[in-house]
This record gives sequence, C-alpha cells and structure tokens, in this order.
Amino acid sequence: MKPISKEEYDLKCSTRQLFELMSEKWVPGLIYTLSLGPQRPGKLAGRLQGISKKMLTQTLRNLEDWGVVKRTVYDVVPPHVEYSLTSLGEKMVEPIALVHDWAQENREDIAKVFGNRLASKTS
Amino acid sequence: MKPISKEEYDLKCSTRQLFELMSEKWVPGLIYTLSLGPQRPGKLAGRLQGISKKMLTQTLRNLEDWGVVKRTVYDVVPPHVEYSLTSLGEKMVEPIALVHDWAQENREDIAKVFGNRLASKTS
DNA sequence: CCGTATCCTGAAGGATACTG
DNA sequence: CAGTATCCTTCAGGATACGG
Repeated sequence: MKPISKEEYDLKCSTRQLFELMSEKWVPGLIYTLSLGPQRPGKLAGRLQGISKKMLTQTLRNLEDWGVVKRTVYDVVPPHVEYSLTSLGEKMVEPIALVHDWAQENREDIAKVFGNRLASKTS
Repeated sequence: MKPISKEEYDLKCSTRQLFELMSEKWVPGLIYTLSLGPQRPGKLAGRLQGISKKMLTQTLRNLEDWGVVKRTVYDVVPPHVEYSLTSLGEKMVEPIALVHDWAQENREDIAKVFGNRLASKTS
C-alpha cells in the first residue's frame, strides 16, 4: 500500500483541507445562509442563534480573506453593510449541500457516533 | 427566514457534526485507510507519514469509543494487534468518499481558498 | 447598527521518554 | 511491536466592554 507523505497529508490533500475549512464553527452555516441571498450582519446574527458579534465579524472577515465572501458597504447613517457570496463562494455551497444531504439520510448514525464521542469526553 | 437555534446548530445539525468529526486531523485518513482492509498499527503509521505514535493510538482509541473502529488483540509475543472498521465505520466511508471525489474535481478552487487562508494567517 | 480590542479558558496536537 | 505518560505550544472561540 502506497504511503501518504506528511506533506501530502498536510498540504496537498484537498479532502482534508476541505474538512478543515468547513469545520470552523460558523463557516458552513454562514455560507449556506448566504447562499439564500445577500444578507446584512443583523439578519445573519438573527438567523444563526448563539453566534457572538465577535465570531460573526471574525468569521466573515476570514471568509472575505479566503475570497469566498464579498462585503459591500453603503455609505449611509446608520451604517448599512451587506455580505454576499463570490463565485468561489457559490462553488463552496456544493460540498456543503452534498454532506448535508448525506447527513440528513444518515442522521441516526451520525447521532450515534457523535453521541458516543460526547459521552467518552466526559468520562 | 427561519432562525437556527443555538441548540439546533450545536447539537442537532448533523451536517456540522459530521464536519466536526471528520476535521480531527487523522480521522479521515485512518477511516479511509482502514476501508482498504484491517491493519496493524505499524502499517497504519507507515502509511500515514507524519503521524506520531501518540496521535495514532489516541485517534484509534477515539474511533473505538465512537463505535467506528474495532480493536482485535492476538495474545502472542511480540504483541499483534489489528484494527478494522465496524459496520458503522463502513458507513462513514461514504461521506469521506463523497467529499473526496468533489475535492478531486475542484482541487484548484480548494487550493485557492486554502492558500488564501494560510496567507491571511501569517499577516 | 456595525465593528474593534482585550482577556481568558479549554482543547488539539506535537515531542520526548518510558514500559511490557 | 504496541502502548502509556508528561510536558508544552498554539489557537479556536466565548465574554465583555468600548467606539463611530
């Protein structure tokens, strides 16, 4: 069996990279929500209950840096800002949808694994 | 637009749970490798270059706790141990393959996003 | 309304050395 | 060969308070 080099696993494996990108806590939620249309921060915060102002801004800034999200500022008072997906961002919706669909069909199994994981952490 | 409650996002969203499970550094690699057949720890370490003995054991223990991997010990000297996927583990190969395939077809885009991410970290 | 700055805790994960 | 134990660094991410 062919070995997977360290460099390959760390830097070249797109599969792992994708999982890593998507595991940032609010990333899938934000991308998915933005795929429904451009949104203002207030709306986003309202939809993703539990996200703090800090994490909202921070995650959006990251997505912006990654080239996934675009920030548009309207110069009015009070401030009006809108976030939308770039074309790159649109593409990222695909794997989320893929995993989402599979996850829906297999939620029992995931719940089992995830539950066992939580249980083993607290022991 | 319907809000996603904190509890829903944290505890009920199978999509996020799955991403979270798979983002543990060596999890996708180990599950995928084990899907090629039962393996001894030595073989696994040889294949996943860069994994430390600690992380190998630790991750395998976790997967065992989650019900994804089975550990079989043959009582001989020197010790002989084998790891294999449970039926639950076999199922987990599916989403990995799904993401893997998509990632292969879109490695350019992922590389772009991932690269931008790395770049923005070091600035 | 939108964003920034600081502080703080836990957890991930690598290095190393030791056991049967 | 397989596994355990310790130490240490980094960082995600939450709480809180302030600014335009």
